[in-house]
Amino acid sequence: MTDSNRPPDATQVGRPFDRSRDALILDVTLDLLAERAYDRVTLDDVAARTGKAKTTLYRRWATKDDLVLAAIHSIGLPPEIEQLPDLGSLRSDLLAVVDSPWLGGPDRRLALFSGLTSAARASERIAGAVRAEVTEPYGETYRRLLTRAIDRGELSAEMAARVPIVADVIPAMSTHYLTAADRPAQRDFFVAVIDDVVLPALQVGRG
Amino acid sequence: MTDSNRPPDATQVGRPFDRSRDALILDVTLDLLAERAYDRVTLDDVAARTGKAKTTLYRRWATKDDLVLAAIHSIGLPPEIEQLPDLGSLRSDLLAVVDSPWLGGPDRRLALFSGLTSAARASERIAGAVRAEVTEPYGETYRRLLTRAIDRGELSAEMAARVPIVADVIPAMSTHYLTAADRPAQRDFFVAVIDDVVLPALQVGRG
DNA sequence: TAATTACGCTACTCGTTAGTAGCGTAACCC
DNA sequence: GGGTTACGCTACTAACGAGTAGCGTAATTA
Repeated sequence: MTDSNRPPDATQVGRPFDRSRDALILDVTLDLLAERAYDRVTLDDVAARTGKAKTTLYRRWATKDDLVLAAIHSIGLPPEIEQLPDLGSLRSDLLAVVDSPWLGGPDRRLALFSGLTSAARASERIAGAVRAEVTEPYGETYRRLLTRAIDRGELSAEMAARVPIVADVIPAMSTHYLTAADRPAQRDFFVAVIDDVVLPALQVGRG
Repeated sequence: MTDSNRPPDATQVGRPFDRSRDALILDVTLDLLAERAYDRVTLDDVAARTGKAKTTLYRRWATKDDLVLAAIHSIGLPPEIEQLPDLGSLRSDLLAVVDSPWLGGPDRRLALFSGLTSAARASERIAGAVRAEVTEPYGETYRRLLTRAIDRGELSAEMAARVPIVADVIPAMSTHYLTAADRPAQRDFFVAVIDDVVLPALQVGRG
């Protein structure tokens, strides 16, 4: 199970298991993963920053991997995947996703992706969870925006074949920038990716 | 210094310091970094796989970081940056770089990039070396190919402004694929990136 | 041969981190 | 109140990994 150790007991007696603490712990775990690589995030760190005892963490999750898996699971889908922004043009829709506050906005989102990537290298279970619960849904958001632009005639139907690969350009360039430069990408970088790569790649033969 | 501890002594006496061992050790270090994240590569691993004693490693490099820095330094420039392939079209030139045997060919090159990225998160010195000696020169190779295509009239001169960002698409998509999928990218993926993203992005208004 | 230095080996120190044990106290049910 | 369970705390174990010490041996120069 990705989730907690101890399912809430129906015939409760004694001090109740305080589930409301979980959210704070998982948030702090993600914060730390946004700051440092997986191997440099210790459970002592998590305990210190949450103000909880390390034993309290282990009462909820059996291992560090389980804690991180639960944290990943707590992320949830990007809001845009449920309610795709419709601002009238593909360009503004893409920018809306770029500017989305999902996972704390562009900067923290990127830093977190980086931390999750390092976690993925440490465990096959985590790698699977990151792909299924973060990378995939985020890519899906872009794919849907592109497909919808075709549906409403903003793009030629011939571009449908390119959608899967072009949709990955923004996430790919974001993380690449993190490696290639020594600072998080600014907004004008994303604007350039959209205006100089994504949109042109979908408009050949139109002008 | 990025390089070895002990400079070869001019007034040599006694058993000579065998510099020829360095290359093997650095190669094995890169091999291991292509397999696992930085924190999971131990000097005991390096010693075991090289067949050398751990003390022999420490006689050459003072710390693990120094060893990895030397390994990075040993990589050298991609051959294409010195002698850019000229196969008549931008498309074939790009594919030549994709297929280049630099760093052991596409698969190992990608795996190594991934390991170097993890190493970069562990130390600011390593991060700088990776950027300066690997990421930057590799990006530069693509930038030159694109610029040359403009120079020879294959692309419109108006595309010059896009060169820096479009040149990063191939490296970015490569590493992204490594995260998004659970296997290294196949050649047809790179072909698709070139045909569906890079070239179209540089040909708007031409058709 | 003697002197000198590199190498490989075994065994260590020391710091760090995952995970655990035990206890006093807090919060809940009856 | 009494019973029961969660929490926080301190302290621990066990493993692992960077880096070191010491010794016997190999390779070289004089």
